[in-house]
Amino acid sequence: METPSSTRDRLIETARELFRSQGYNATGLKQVLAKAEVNAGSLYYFFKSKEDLLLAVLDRYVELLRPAVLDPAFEQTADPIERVFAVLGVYREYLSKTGCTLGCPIGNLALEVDARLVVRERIALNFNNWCRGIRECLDAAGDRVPPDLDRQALSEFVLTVMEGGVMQARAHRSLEPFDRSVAMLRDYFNRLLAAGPPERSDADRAPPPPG
Amino acid sequence: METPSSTRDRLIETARELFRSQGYNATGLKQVLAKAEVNAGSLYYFFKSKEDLLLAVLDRYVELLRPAVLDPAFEQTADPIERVFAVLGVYREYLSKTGCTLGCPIGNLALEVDARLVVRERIALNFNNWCRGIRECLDAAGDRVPPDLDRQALSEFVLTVMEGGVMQARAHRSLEPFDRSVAMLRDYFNRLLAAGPPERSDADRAPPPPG
DNA sequence: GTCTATATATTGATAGAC
DNA sequence: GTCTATCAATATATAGAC
Repeated sequence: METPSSTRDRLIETARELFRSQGYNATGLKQVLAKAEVNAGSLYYFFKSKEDLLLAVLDRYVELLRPAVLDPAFEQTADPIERVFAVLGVYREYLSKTGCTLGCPIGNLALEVDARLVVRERIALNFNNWCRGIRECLDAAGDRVPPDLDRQALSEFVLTVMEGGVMQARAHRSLEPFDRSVAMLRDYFNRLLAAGPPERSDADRAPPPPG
Repeated sequence: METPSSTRDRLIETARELFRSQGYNATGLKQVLAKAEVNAGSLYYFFKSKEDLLLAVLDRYVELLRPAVLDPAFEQTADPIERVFAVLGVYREYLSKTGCTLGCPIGNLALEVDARLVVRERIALNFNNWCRGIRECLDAAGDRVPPDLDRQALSEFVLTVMEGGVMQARAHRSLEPFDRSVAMLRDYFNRLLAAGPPERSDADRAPPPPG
């Protein structure tokens, strides 16, 4: 067990940023090394290959899901259903802040580095954890969600809409396709869920959801 | 205006296949040349750069939309709404035939070669034409589609579900995430559309969601 | 239009001193 | 753990004969 190395972290963070903005294959290790101010020898001390570095980046995304995606979304509202759409709002922010150039980094990698088994498993893990976060919201919504509704399928559907919406937003360099798709999902939720208001407990005293 | 060159076509088709299965950046021109049995000099006689070849590939996809996607789907059924799902069935076939390794080639490129303006425009054109094909179905459905419903948004939503479903199917190497997302979309359509006579077809392979 | 040969840069990765 | 030097392979692209 090595003591945490700031050099290793710098490599992962730099690679994460470059893979996200340029893609995996379009990013050379030379560029990673220059930006991280690390020598080639050090990189291969920590990672046995470029793919190994990618695996570390994907592990980092697993770690970041809660603090960087779910927590910021969940603190916006206590209503479980609104939380689902707050998660989608996080990705809207990504798009908005970057002029619709950056979307979901996992989605990029999912379509680009399809080949190797280990990598794909790590991508699937990221998707699974993301869906689990959504499913927790659906479970927390209690009887507002029809008991016979497939929560797993619905949480995957939320991911589907996010990824598909992000893709079109980037292709058109416009938030509108994303917003329209999310609005459709919202409409579906409205038709799907019991119209009753959420049960409010004393611990559940958050500002009401917008809209 | 040059007379149609089989060499040029061979380059485009070979690049199309390799870009689709390996990605744009992961495919070297050397590999394209070897597979197409063409010399480098010939490639640069027809195309001024690798990106120029990509543009030709994207133009080819524009040409292929009707004959390779819409027509085969539309000939499966005359019902306009069933045709929408038949289009999704075409992509399910792509996934199924390739063990969930190949999905939508435009989606791959949309997330990978995000950079250059001309390329992005060509990708957006492919998406627009695809959505137009869906919108024609919605229009053909007449008063089964509520008149105040945004058909543009709904056609984009169908693309969203296709791309998001394909992405998860490839990540998990399983048709199930795709099927579940399409089933959700079907359920949404059922709730959305006037309860007309949508004859069920064999195109529906996945079990319908509860509700 | 096709061919060979080549230019230049960068790729991922390694060796071995410190 | 870090450094420099370097490997062999490949990248995209070009020149010029045929």
